[in-house]
Amino acid sequence: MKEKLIKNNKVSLLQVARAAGVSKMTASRVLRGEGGYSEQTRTLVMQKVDELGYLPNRLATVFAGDKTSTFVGVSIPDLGNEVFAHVLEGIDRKLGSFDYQSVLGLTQHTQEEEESWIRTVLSWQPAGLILTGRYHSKRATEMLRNAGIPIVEIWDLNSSPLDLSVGINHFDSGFDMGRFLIGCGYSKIGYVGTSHDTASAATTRLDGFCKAVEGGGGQVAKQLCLHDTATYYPGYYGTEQLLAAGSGIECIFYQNDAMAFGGLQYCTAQGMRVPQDIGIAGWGDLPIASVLDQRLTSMHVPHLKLGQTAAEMMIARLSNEPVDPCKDIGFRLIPGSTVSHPTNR
Amino acid sequence: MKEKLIKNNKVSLLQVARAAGVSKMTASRVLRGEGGYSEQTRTLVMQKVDELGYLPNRLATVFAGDKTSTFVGVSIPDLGNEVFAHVLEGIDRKLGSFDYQSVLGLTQHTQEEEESWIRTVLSWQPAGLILTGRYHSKRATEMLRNAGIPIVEIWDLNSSPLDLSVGINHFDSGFDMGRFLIGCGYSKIGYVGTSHDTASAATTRLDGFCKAVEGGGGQVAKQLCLHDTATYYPGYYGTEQLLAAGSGIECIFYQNDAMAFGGLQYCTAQGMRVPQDIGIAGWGDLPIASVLDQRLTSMHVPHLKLGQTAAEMMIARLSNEPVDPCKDIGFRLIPGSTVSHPTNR
DNA sequence: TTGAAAGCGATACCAA
DNA sequence: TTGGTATCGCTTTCAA
Repeated sequence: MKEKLIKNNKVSLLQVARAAGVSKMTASRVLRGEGGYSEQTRTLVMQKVDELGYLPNRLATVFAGDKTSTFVGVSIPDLGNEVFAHVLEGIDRKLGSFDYQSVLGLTQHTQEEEESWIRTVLSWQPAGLILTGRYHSKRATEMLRNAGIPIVEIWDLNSSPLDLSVGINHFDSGFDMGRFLIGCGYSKIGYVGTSHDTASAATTRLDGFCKAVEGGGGQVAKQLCLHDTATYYPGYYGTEQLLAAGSGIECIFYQNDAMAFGGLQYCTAQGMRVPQDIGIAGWGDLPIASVLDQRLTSMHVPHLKLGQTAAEMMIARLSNEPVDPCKDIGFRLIPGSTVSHPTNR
Repeated sequence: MKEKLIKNNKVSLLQVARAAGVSKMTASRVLRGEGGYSEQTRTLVMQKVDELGYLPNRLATVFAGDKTSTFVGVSIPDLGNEVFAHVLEGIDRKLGSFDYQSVLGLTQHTQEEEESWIRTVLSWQPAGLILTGRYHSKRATEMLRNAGIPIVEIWDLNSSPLDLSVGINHFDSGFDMGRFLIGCGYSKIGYVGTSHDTASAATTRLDGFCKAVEGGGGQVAKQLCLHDTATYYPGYYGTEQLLAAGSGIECIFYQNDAMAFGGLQYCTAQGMRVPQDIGIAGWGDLPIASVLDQRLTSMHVPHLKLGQTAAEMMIARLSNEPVDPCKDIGFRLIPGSTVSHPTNR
């Protein structure tokens, strides 16, 4: 065995082996606990590992074994929108419990950001990728197809996913809300949300919503805050804009509960009563809804569970277990008291 | 040059080189743009890269060059607490703009989780680590010292950091709030927060708060929700508990604005007027404060900027630029209208 | 301007 | 139960 100097002062397997007076291979076997060594050897090697503070270089492991890493790339549009923060939390908790790590990519709702992030993250030989959304650039799609690793597209359920998909049908959830509001007797309905360069689930939701409302004889007046984060203040401000422009809006549907709360605050600050003077409907059933004095009309979506499920599907595939490629995580309309129900009218 | 088969069907540098009729080295040089090749060669190689859809294996690069990767490990306690979601967003945006990637670790407020995450992430040869909090287990501290990579401890400003530190002095911020509330004439003051196994910045803040209140002749009644996430409902529920147990609490200080809003909702639901019947003070100046009809008394902390600064310090160190090891990002008390000011009494 | 060889730290495979 | 050798994909180094 030739003597070698370690460039960086890190302790390598070779050092451990020499210190223990065994070969690299023996030390390697002990560390992997794959058996094929005496108890005495094991004790000796482990002792040296401790003494020298040896930390394995997993890069070399991946490299040698031609395996993948324990990285899972996770792309998320932004974290200011609480919805996605919860999804990410669900993903990372579950991945972490199986000793995988999330490599984060905040794509800021653009396909260019996503594409460049995908290129970089793929070069690190990740075990798999979890991507928010179903729309990717052409080059991104190409890279994804060639990557040969599991890919879970989340959020917007995709019946013909690249590989796996979990989420909900946003069109339907929008449609259901639209039909519900029409059923409540509203016809001049507003929508307040945000808007970005890229087609998004929120857009799909709005499409479904419009279809139901218009199909039910109503009209939708849209107010989209460009490039804003879907949170409290844009909801407040968007409502102000919408009502200033609009004529006789009776009810407003928001991109999420945070925006809806912003809108609710604007309306009550203007002296409007909810739901008598105006109806308010949110989406997502976010934690803030639990402390409001009225039950906010909303759409329950299990964000944390969605993230967990995505991670579970990824892990199942990595373990070569059978996985259903499409999982609809479902949603549930919460009637709430911030819109007038027919029975109250 | 011996013929080799690529195990996985990935295209390697060798394939590109062969296709272009040059050696691996020439192809490598072209790809790194380090010069030392003809324009003709460059064009040819790049063309083959495109044709074959070659993606470099950066693991091999790091490995060969004995460099570090472009990974930065980022540990965060949890993402349900909006405060940390914003910090993470600040970090990842900035890191991303310098082509570094965050490898996330949600430590759930425990040192054991942190330690095991540190061990794993170090084995992937990260460029550096950004850790939330200043308290680490003994073994973690040892590993961090030996890692020989930049480490930024954030959130809780550390005057003798392992390497670099950015954050605020939580003790002082608590102290200032305590003094302020005493100055408002309150003496029986409540605190509602969450509590975890590990010493945390919130605990330090509470210590500072108690010191100021008690030093000013007041008393603090604490209500800590164990293992809960610092968000709306625990604020609501904690307030209920506190007021049920307590005797004549005049004002409540919360761990953050989300909890404070939960408390505010509980109080008004009980028919209490704020601030006439009870004072409410939050912390963090979170986005929700922007849509409330009263200005919430709070403590402004630039979360996003804190994250960005942490990333900037990391990048500066990685670029061998001089860095001030401790950066106090500061805070600012927002008097608000949810507590009674002396002038109003 | 180009190429051949050695080696990074681990594991697979075969031999002892 | 143990050890030697080739190898992963790339860069460093030296030679042409």
